[in-house]
Amino acid sequence: MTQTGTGAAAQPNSFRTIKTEILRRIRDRVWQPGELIPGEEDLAREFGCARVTVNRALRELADIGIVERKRRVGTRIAEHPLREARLEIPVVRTEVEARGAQYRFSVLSRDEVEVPETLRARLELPPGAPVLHVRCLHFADNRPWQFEDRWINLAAVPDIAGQSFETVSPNEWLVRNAPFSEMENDLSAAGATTEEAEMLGVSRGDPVFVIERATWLLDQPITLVRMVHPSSYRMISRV
Amino acid sequence: MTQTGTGAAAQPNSFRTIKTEILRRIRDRVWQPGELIPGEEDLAREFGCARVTVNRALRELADIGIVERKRRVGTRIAEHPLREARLEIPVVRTEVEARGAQYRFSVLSRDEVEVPETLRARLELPPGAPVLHVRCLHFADNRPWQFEDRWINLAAVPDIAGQSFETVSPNEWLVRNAPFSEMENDLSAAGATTEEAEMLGVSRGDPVFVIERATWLLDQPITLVRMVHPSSYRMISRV
DNA sequence: GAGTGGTCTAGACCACTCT
DNA sequence: GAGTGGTCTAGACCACTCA
Repeated sequence: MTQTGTGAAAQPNSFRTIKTEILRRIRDRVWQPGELIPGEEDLAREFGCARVTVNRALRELADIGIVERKRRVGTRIAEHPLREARLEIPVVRTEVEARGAQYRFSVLSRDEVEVPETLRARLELPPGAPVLHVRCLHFADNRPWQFEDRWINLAAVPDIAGQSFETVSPNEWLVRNAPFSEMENDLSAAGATTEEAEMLGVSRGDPVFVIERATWLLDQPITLVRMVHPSSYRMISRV
Repeated sequence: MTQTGTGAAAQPNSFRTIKTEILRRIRDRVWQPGELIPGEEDLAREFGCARVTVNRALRELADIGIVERKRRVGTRIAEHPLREARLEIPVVRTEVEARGAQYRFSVLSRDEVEVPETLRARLELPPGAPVLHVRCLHFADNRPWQFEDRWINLAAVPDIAGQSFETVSPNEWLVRNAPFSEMENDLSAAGATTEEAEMLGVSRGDPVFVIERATWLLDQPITLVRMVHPSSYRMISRV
């Protein structure tokens, strides 16, 4: 009946309060992994709130893998909780500047070509589709930070054809002008190839951190990029 | 007035439909990055649905970084869209088996000790807190897959003290019995140390993929683990 | 068939922030 | 002060799944 009125802070009975309380019960072993917890209706009654509020709390906990929900069955504490981490994907420049270093980049090559077959298959592009191939080197305080080898689907991002990349890197231009909704990342450690070693100023075979990323907007491929970092690089995520 | 009745499928006017339509408008440049889009009220009128429904669609888009929302200002298409990737965190055994390989592991060492200072600071544990230190080697088809060096907060997970880890690895035991809500991951490439090289059957200095992970349940530290993989390892995420 | 989560509607108050 | 998003309530129908 009365208005609860939640804002940023967690008032009594907000979905945030309920989330925290559920986590508390899990931590204190009130509810064990695998256990079925009361239904939304019951919890709503217990917390004195609407069912939708409980629903949101439980949905968000399900989103991060803490609980599992099934219709007709109910909600149970996950036996294999939290299956995912979130990694931030910053613009290279921002990433460098955030570490207090000076950023600059240089474009090593730039070619408009028809899509090579391996790339075509990887991104599900039509045969002969025009793509832009760009290779860049990014620096932090004049030390090589990342070697970038990128392919861009010109059908999806026609405006990029007119870009000189003198002041704005392809990475940053894309991030600003070509939103995407789907992304695949493949992270690995590898030994530097001869070219990578030369670019990054390390020895051939030295460990490098490799990120290969493909992006789409709905089902339209945008770009595929391989980014290679020296082994001092750290990718950090907090969930 | 009428009931829309959405289920798994996206009926007209479900929050899913609205999400997709908004993505379509972004893809088709109806709305450009940086642009302010109509308010929830207007969109609700346009789509013929309740404001809450538009709110959920926009909230989920904001969650993945496609739009940015501010009170009093409105919702705009993000200029730096999608800042995060989600990485799945599987149980080692599952991960190995998913690749069609046979899994086994061996416990290299196991000690209950007082928390060392560096670890104490990292996890914000009280001085002298009891921790369990376990080192394991995980195999895929009898080839070394991962070298694991783990510290466990016994105050948070007392039951683990009685575990022999003969059949269930510490990793899997924790995943089954110790839910967590917060996690930090630090991914990097490194040269194998002498010990790591020996364990993984590679040469010293060879590239290895390193995951360092710390977990908490609410604010209680659970475990800190360093997992080292040979360079053939791939960490893949799809968003 | 019946119970549980999934989602929608309609209306409301609040919090933040810009002017 | 005013406008926009943030969230809550109350009630409802639907979809899925188990028995």
